[in-house]
Amino acid sequence: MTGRATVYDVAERAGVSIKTVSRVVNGSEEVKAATRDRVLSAVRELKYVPNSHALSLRSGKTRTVGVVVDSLSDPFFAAIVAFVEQKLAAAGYTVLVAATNRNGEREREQVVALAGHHIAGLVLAPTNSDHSYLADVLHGIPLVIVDRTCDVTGTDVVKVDDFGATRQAVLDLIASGHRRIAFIGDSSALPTNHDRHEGYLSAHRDAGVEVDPALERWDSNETDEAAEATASLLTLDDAPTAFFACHPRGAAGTVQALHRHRQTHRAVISFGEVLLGDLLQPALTVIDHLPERIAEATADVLLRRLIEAEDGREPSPPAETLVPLTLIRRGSGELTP
Amino acid sequence: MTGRATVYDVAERAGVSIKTVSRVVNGSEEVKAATRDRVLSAVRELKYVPNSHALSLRSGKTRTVGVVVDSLSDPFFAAIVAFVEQKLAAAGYTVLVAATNRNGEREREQVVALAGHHIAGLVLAPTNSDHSYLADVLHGIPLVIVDRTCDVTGTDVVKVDDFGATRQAVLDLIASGHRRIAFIGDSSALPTNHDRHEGYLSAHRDAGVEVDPALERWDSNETDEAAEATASLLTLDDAPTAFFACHPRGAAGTVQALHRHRQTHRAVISFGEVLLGDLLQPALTVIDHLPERIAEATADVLLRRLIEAEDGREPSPPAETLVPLTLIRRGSGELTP
DNA sequence: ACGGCTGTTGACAACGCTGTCATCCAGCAT
DNA sequence: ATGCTGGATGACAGCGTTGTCAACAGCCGT
Repeated sequence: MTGRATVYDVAERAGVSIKTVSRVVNGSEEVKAATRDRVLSAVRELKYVPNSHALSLRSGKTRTVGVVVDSLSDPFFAAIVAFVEQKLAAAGYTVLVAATNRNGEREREQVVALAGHHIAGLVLAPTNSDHSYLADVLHGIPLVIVDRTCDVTGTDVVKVDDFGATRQAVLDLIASGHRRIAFIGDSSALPTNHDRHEGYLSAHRDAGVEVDPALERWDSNETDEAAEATASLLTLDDAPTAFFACHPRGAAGTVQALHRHRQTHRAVISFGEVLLGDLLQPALTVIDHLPERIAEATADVLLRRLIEAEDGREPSPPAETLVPLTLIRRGSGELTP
Repeated sequence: MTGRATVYDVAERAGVSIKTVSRVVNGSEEVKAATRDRVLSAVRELKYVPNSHALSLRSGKTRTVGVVVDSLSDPFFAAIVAFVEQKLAAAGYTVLVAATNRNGEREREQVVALAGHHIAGLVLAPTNSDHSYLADVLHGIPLVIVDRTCDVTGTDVVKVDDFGATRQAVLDLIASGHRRIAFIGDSSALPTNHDRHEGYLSAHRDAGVEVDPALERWDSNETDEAAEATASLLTLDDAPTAFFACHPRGAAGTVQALHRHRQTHRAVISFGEVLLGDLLQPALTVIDHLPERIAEATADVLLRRLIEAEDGREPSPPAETLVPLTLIRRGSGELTP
């Protein structure tokens, strides 16, 4: 039953050679109209679809790109994948997805697997591990690093200004009078988190406010962990009057804890939009992470590379695209101590 | 630069024939240890990775499955894809994703494209269109229909009890004393929405409450549309005292509108979890849509089929898996008129 | 009538891989 | 020494496609 039609079947049916079938299927002009019609009928009757593996094997090319991110469950990355898929599908590409779960070893496995598929390009949200394997595996396949920097050089990067956006948000909090600002961080050593933390420190430094390391929590990957961290911070003698959450899951946990402990007068700013955050009381102030914009820029960069490669053109020098972020002030970030 | 090593390169390097390389790579026992070592060194030195297209072409099989859903931006489907990817990657499969945007034509295009990739299996959240093309295109590839039923028979289906869960939720509202319950629906004619609406009607019928068609809104695909629909319902002389939202985006819109118009005393139940919904005031009562469970069941069913196919076994009869849902009562659904 | 063109078609190889079958050699029994 | 067995290895075809090159017919001009 699994017998799909091949060029041979079509050729036999139409009474021509396989080469003529190939010509018709590929829209070559040098076929007589009558012949073309016979072939096209045969194609339709047999529901012939070219075998992409044979195509890829022969040409060494694929219309497939890989997208490797932390997790599809993360709304940020889900949005990235959604938009990249949309743009690339429109250009005739199919998208292979893989999740790293932030595990460097797993990232390597997934990328190697994709490389075996001879993908035409790769979008990677890198883990914080050694990426020297990439050069060996990719053999010049266009690579776009998204959302983060890593130890890969000479490749396109699309990211946001983690440092600047965080710095601005924390400066806002300080301007509102806060002096004890908690940092709800992420246990991983990802550069994004590092940059956000640097922004947090820089804001303090520039404003002449001392940082209390006791207010920095690096164990809040998930919502419940952030809630616990927040709850424990609330028990301090001089508890923080404001919370900066490194990512939306953390913010959700912090908000949860503040609500549970009836401490919603304390300020909160989230890095990344939280669904329904505008309906909370107070409404949540967020740095809009703009996954659509990042994805759009990523898809654009990748498509440019793919077209360059297709045309056999010399690749233009790699570029770093920085998507600017804005603070959406909705209330929770403007509370005073 | 794009020259990846082939069996020939490895064979030459190791001073053996390509067949021996093949044997070593595939872990065949009948190779002398010394030869194997030489080949393995060559493999390592040349960073040889088998060409999956050649493999697929030769064997007619692939370790790739397709997942086609409405949109990756939808948290429900993102979660489905995330879990399916996780389970299938663990079994050595790679996942091709594609979004239909609820467009039947687009679904067909995407599925045909995936079929051209000779995927080993397909997970499909079908649009509300004609699916007769599937048989022609799939040629017996295992197909798992997820979340919805459609005009395909004789295939595995994994879905939830849309009718029963909705009926129960609406019965709850009626038990709380509500007689005017709005239905915030989805413009599409998807069977899920149909079933939910049937549940809504059935609850009314069984409780002897008359349905007012003026309270049914079918134009609320997105959050802002649901917010508008809700706002307009609030202007009615006898405005609904409760709202049943067919999907989380709708619920978010309804909640938004109720908050804006300071009408949060009106009851709301959402079909599908809303992030942070438990922090709203009142906290949102939801029917938990359980994407993880659905995805788990889907992956299990598909893997069973894939293993059956791999072993050349006779396929067992197709099964329908029904994931039971529960109502999470958190406040907004228990408000009285 | 002949060479040369053009327009249409086909034979064949090759892409990278593995299954089939053949080959070769050592070791052993006769 | 002879034949036989079995272990290790290799030659080759073919999966479905398209690029290369060749073939062939019909038509033109001379």
